Amino acid sequence: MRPAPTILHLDMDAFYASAEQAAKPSLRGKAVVVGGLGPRGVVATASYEARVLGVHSAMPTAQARRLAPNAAYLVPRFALYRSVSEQVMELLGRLSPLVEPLSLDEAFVDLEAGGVAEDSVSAKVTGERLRTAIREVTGLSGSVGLAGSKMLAKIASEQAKPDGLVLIEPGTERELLAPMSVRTLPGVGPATGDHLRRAGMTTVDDLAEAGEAELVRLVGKAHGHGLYRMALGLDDRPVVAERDAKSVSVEDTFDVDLHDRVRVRAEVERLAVRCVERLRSADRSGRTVVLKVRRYDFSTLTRSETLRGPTDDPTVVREAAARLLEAVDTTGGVRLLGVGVTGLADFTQEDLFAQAADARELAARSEKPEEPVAGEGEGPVDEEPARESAEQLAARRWPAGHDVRHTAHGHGWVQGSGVGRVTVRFEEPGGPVGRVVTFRIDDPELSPADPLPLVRDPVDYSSWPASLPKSRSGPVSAAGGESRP
DNA sequence: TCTGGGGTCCTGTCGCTG
DNA sequence: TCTGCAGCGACAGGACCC
Repeated sequence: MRPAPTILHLDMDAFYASAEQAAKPSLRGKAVVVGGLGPRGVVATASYEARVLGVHSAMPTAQARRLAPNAAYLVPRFALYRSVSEQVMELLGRLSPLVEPLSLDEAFVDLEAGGVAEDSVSAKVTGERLRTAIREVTGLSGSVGLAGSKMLAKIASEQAKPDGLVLIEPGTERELLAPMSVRTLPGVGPATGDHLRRAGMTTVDDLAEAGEAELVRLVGKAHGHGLYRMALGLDDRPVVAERDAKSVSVEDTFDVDLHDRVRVRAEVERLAVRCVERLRSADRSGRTVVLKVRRYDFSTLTRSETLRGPTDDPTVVREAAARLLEAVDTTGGVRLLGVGVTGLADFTQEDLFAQAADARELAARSEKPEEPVAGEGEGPVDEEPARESAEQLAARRWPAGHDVRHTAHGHGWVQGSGVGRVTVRFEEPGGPVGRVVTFRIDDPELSPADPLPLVRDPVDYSSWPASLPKSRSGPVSAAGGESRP
């Protein structure tokens, strides 16, 4: 066990929804739901105002609409979230060379490697300064957990939410964990949780009492061993800065189940080409092609084929995926298709004929729109792709929540679209609530725009933390326990 | 009620090989 | 030559995470 709480876990609060609220002044303090808006969409993130109404991540959007009919429903804008995430990761990188991003909104930082935490007091000062820096640079809040291990730092940040900091003093771990639910531990999801509950174990203390042999018997060797150690508060996994991806995959859920075998085959080929595009943009190649099929009844199966060597050839991947599909019964309907490549290797030069053929292949085959669209009828093409309603056309052209610019009214965002009209609210991050104007969807003065920065005039953090920037907020105090504004 | 998309890791089974 | 066995890679499925 580490002598000082030198692992920091940062978790941005309701990240996507908060970014949208910061970008759109009229949504501040309102219920905001970001996710898939089609008939089979699910919630990616709900603002805290929406959570009060019972909306949460992974909930079907249709259910969220019943719970929160007046919330703003927006499709995710990953370009915006990625740019904010880069700002946050840049700040973390200033604290330590060892930063392990887990997703766009979460990361571990090894403060010891950065020499910014000798003890609990200095760790807490660093954590609070980081929170201030994040708020000033991005306009968003993040919660910080500090502890001697990754597991405990993550549990601490969960307790700190929203907009707080919690430090778990080394030596207090077991006592703190004992009464907690087994579901608190990373790796214990619904299935394992149920399994343990049936065996009479509901708290972390129950796991510690049961002993390693019993846990291994119940959930298997690797999981049982890990679970027992975690129940004792032991976790020596290091913070790992660089992680190579091990697989690349793309998948689509269809608004309406596919029944036509020809159509299924065409979709598989299209996904294979998209997958190779992603593979190539990462300068990788792969050896095993995986086909994923989710049927009408939600049963999911995978079929894979390992090639003689790694490839990034779209023809090879497409043909392998097509072969795999031949072995799958799709009568009854297909809800989702996916194509992936694993067994990744660094890009290897293949023969020039193949390269030239590939270029033609990619150009010819990948013509599907990438951006999700808002409103009804959204999502991957359904059974009749040729017939697109005016609603669908409007939604695809003007996705809900996306930025636009009007030659006379300036910058705004799409509030909704349909029946040949698009409604735009003209406002900017940090500004006052804007007014709403409706246009024809083909208004020549209206065009899509890039997101604006969430903070117009950010404090300069280029020499942080060596010297503190001229901050808009007051000095940071190291005193006290958990802080929660 | 009706369940996304992108991943990682683990386990059990099966066939091949030495 | 036959048999048993261990080790290993491929494959399929499941659980989990954000």
